Amino acid sequence: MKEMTPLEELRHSAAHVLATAVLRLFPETQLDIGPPTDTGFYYDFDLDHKLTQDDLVRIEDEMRKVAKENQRFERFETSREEGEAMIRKIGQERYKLGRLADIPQGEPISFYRNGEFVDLCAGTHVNYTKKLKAFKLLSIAGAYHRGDEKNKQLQRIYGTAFPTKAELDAYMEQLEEAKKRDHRKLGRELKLFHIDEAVGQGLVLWTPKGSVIRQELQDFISDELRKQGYSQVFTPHIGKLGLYRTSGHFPYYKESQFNPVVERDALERLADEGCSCSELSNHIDEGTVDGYLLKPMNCPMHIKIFDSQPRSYRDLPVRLAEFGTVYRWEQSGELSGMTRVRGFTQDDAHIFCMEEQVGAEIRGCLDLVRIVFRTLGMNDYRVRIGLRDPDSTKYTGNPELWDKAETALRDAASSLDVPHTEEPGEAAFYGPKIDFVVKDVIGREWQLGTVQVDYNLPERFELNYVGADNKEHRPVMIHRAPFGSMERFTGVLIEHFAGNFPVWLSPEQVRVLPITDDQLDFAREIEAQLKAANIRCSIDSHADKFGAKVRRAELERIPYMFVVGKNEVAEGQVTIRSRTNKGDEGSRPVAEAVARIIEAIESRELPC
RNA sequence: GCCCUUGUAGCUCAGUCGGUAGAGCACUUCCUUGGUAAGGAAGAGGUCGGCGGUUCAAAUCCGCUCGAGGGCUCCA
Repeated sequence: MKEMTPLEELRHSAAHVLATAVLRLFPETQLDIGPPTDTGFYYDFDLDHKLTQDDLVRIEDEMRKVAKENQRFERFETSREEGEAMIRKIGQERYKLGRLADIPQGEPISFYRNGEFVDLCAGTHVNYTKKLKAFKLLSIAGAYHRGDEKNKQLQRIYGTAFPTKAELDAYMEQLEEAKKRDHRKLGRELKLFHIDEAVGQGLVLWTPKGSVIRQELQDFISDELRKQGYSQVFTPHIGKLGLYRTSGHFPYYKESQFNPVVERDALERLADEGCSCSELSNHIDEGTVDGYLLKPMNCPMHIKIFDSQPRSYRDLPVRLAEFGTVYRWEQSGELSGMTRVRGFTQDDAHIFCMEEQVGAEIRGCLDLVRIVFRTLGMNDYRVRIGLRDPDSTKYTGNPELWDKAETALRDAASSLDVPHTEEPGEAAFYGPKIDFVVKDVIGREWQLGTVQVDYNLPERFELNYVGADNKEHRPVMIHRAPFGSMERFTGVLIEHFAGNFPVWLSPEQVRVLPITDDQLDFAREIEAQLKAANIRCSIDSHADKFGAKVRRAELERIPYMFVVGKNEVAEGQVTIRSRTNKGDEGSRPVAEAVARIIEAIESRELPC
C-alpha cells in the first residue's frame, strides 16, 4: 500500500469522521468506501433515507463533535477470518465483505478504530480526530457501487479538509473565483455563444462575437496546414449507413450516434407492411433497410476521397484536412456548455502514408499541436498515450497491427521533450492515440488535441497504393486534430483567458471613446482608419459620462480603448488605454496608434 | 441513462400562512456634454419552464414532463 501524504492522511481521516457522524445519525447505514481525492474526500453510503442539504449541516455538526471528542485513531491487523468476523460484528457485511475479498492474499488486513467507529482500512490516518480543524461538506451525489452502473447507486457525500482554517477559506475563495471564469457564464456575459433548448441539447449556436474567435482560430490553423502540405476538403454531414458499417462505427457504437435516417421509400413500404418499430430497428441492424447516418466521424469520407483515384507511392503522404462537423448522441447527463456537446466541428485531418513515413508524420502532427498550444500560451497540459485495454473486446483489427501502431506512437512521444503517461484503455476503437489533456476551471479534464495511428481502417476499406516495386501496398492512416473540436477548445480558451482574449482573437479589438459628442466626427474618422486597417472596432456614442464608457469597455474585455477629447482633436492624436495597463498611456498620432494595434495583432501578442 | 439540486423580466435575484407579480442592472426616450470602472428622470418589458390535478382562488400544494447545475456511468 502506497504511503499517503500528510494532506491525504488528513482528508482520509475526515472521511472516517464523516462516516462516524453518519452512523450516529443514521445507524442503519451500510458503508462502502471513503478515500481522499485531489481536492478533498468522499464517502459512499447506502441508506434508505434520502440525504438532503439539511442533513449535510447536521452531519457536519456531528463531525465537529467527533473532532472535539479527540478520539484516537488506532490501527489493528487481523487474519482474514478475524477480519470477516469483525465486519459481521460491526454489522457492515453488505460492502465491506466484498472489499475484504479484494485484498490480495499475503497483504495485511487492517482496521482503524476511532471511538465507537471501526472501519476496514489500509490507512493511514492522523493520530487524533482533534487534528481535523478545517473541513467542510460540499455536496451529495449518486455514485454506483464499484463504479458499475449495473450495481446499486449509493449516496456519496463530498467534502474537503485542510490543515488550517485559512487554507480552507482560501480554497473556498478559489472555487468562487473559478466560477467567475466559467465559460458558460462568460459565454453569456460576453455574448460568445448560445445554447437554446428549442434548438436542442448540446447544440451550440455561435453568435457573431464567438464566431469571430472561431474564424480567427480556423484561419490560424489553416495557415499552418498550408505550410505543412495539407489539402483542404469539404464533405457532407450525412452519409449512407453502409459506409459506417464498413468503418465499424455502426452498429458497434450505435448507442452513441443519432438514430439513422431511413429512406422515405423504404419507410413507406415498411409502413404498408405493418412493420413495427422494433422490426424496423432490426431491419436497420441487419442491413436489409438502408438509411443515412449523421456522421459521427469524418474519416470514412476522407478515406473515400483518398480512394477515389489510384495512388502512387510518389503521391504519399496524402494529407486531407477539413473543419468537419460531426454528431454524437452523448448521454443527457454528460452535456456541459461547449465542452461536451452533441454536434461539434473538429479541425480534422487524415494522413495517408507509407509505413516508413509514419514516425515523421506523427512528429509533424505533434509539432502542430504544440505550435497551437504555445501560440495561445496554454502550457498547463499533460500528454497521454492511450493504449488498448488488453481485457476489452471493443477494438477492431489484429494485435500485430496494434503493436506496430503503439510502438510508433511511443517512439514519437518519447522524441517530445514533454512528460507523458501511458494509459491502457484510452485508445480509440481503431487505434492508439496521443492526447493533449487540459483542465477546466473546476478541475475536470478535457481531451483537446489528439494524434491517432490507424492500421485498421485502411484494412477495412482495402486501401492501396502502388509502390516503387509496382505492387499494391496498404497505406497507414493518421487521424489528428490539434484543437480537438472548435467548441470544446473555445470553451476551454474562454476559461484560460478568463474572457481576456489576445488582441488577434478579440471580437472587438479597439473601442473609440469620445469624451463628449463634440468629438464624434473625429471618432468616426479614426474608426474609418481602423476599419481600413482591418481592425475590429466601434464607437461608444452613448449619452453617458466618460467613466461609464470606460467601464463598459472594460466589462466587455476590449483590449484597447482610443480616447478622443478636445485636446486629441486639436492635435490629431488619440490617447490609448489598454486592458492590461489601465489608465492614461499618453497620446500619440493616430497612424502610430493604429500601427501599434496592427503589431499586437500580427505578433499574436498574449495578454500579460 | 441514473442520483441529488434547481427553473420568477435579457442578466442577477426578492416574493412571508395559497388571494392572479417586484427590485437592481441592461434596454428605449428625454435632460445632462461629463478626461480613464456606474449622472438624472420617465417608459417599456413576465400567460412565474410546459402540461395536468387539488382549490372559490396556485408563482406558491400534488403529479407528470422539459431544461439547467453538481456527481456517477459513458466519451469511437
